[in-house]
Amino acid sequence: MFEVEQRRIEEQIQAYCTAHDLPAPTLRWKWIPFSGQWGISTSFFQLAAASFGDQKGNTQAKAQEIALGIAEDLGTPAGFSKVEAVKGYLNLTFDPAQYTRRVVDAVLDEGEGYGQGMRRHEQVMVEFSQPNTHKAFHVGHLRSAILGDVLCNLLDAAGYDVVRTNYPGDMGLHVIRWLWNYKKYHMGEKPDRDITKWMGNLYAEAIKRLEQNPELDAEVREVYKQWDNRDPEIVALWKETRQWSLDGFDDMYAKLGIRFDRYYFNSMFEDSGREIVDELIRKGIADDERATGGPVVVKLDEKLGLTGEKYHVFVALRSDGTALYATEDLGLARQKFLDYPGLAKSFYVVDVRQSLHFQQVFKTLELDGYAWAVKCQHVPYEIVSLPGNVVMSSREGAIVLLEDLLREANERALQVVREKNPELTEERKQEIARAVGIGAIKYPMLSRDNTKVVTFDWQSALDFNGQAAPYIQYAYVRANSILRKANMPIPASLLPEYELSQPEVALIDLIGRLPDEVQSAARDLRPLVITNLAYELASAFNDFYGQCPVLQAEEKIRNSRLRLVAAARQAMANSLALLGITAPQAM
RNA sequence: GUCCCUGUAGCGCAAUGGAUAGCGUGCCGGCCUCCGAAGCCGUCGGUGCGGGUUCGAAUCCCGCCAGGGACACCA
Repeated sequence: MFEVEQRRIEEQIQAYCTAHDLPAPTLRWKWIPFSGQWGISTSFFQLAAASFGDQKGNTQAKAQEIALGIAEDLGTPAGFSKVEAVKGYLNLTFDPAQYTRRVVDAVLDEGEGYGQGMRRHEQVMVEFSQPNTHKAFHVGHLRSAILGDVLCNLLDAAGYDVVRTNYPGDMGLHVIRWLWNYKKYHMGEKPDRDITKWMGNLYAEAIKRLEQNPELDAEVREVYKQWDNRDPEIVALWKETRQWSLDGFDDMYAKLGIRFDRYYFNSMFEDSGREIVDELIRKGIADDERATGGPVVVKLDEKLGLTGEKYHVFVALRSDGTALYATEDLGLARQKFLDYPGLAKSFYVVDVRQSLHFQQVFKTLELDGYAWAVKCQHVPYEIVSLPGNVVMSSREGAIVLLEDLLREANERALQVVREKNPELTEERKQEIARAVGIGAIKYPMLSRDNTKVVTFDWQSALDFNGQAAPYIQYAYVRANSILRKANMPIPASLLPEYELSQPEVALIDLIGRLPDEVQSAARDLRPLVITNLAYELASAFNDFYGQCPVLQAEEKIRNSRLRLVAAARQAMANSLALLGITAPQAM
């Protein structure tokens, strides 16, 4: 927000250091961390330590001495109200009126675009969700979908051109088993609603039948053979039933507000994966052990000349020559760069258990000479488990289905809306319940670090109080309500002509941070940064709401506060939008 | 055995190597005659252990302890 002034100050500090025979400092600015303080700060401890060279000295005192000198040299630069040297820190306090106007104007001028960075003209791909067709979609699958979607939002807001990519697992033993079960026991049936749930039930049924009668495996193998021979009947059945799953996924993505630009399918890469494996064998990177009944492997540590075991052994092709997931991943990685040669990054949002797998895939491709391999990056996240550290598994039935969660969250939200806002039309109530329900589901998946396990339990999933999406939505609604009741256009840009109160200072401060936090969240691939900011914004707004009357205030204050409320509303809406959460107009 | 992740308040989580470690929840107690109480205010309570690096460590390094995960033909 004060980039120009900041740069000028940096130059002045550099000049000061040169003039005073000090080493060139590397200045890192951060927000003054105390509430009530309002501006940016930097410290001179490193510089002080460096200034002593090999000699010992009192760094604290020296840092303070430098800070004092610089503070004096700077005076009070334009845009700032105070410059202070405190314990080795240089604190630059923004001029309240000017800063307020600048932040509020920026937000209201830019509207939905506030927080977005300059376009970088760089393309990145994010692959996420990767659901298996012919299986249930449960809460464990939700994290990749939600995390990936928000990472796309963040990267886009940070200025990248994002290709949102899905990679459904549409072929494999699970599909073959499903087809066998369907053909034998359900031929001709078709689901009309809750498609994914129905597909999942049939899959679970297949597993159960095979467990109870292992001799049926022979029939399954027969179906696999038919698939391998591309038997038209099986291929047709596969295509038809696969589409049911995909339709079901589309329905859920629509409910969740998640979209994709590009679909790749597992089944597309059996051949191209094998091509790469052949190439690896030809180049001597992979060892073909099929003659002795083994698979095709890449002994990565050996090929890289590592003594330890870091990459272990990568199995690239089954001993019978059929493709496995790893084979297909080789083909897929290449295809992405064939389709999008300009990709600066190719991200894979996949759970942490596959970390080694992706290291192996990327390293193998690098050894194979593909320069783009280094642009591939696995974005690991921890799984969603059930209480007692139970991993959700479609096979064992210990799962919470997404359909059920969506329905429960929606119902719970509807119940609360009916209680709080009986006068709204049923349609509005439904709309609000959807926004609140989805928000309540998404927020907990985004508000903890990617590397931390999310434990799902119904009680906290349906708890709408405290640090959660409905809290932020509620603050938004309150802001909206004030503006509606004001019953007048938002006043034109103005310089506040009164002393800002503490809650106003805090609120403006947080609003002003959004653009930086977007960059930071995108850089570190951490939605958490935005969930935190959104919550803090809402909290600061609630504080403001309780302490600063708007509509009843005298005109000068009212006009200024109306603009602030509008800016806060916009900042909250934009933060929520980044998180894929809808801000309802009432709730 | 090798490698990765995680240990912060009863529980769930924050905190670019920086100043005074924050929030939610839970317990207890307050606040609707004031822009919406899905809200606000108050109270209790914490960096797994031991070294090291640094002016400064929850954060980086080493060791230990505890939990989770990955390691040749599953995805």
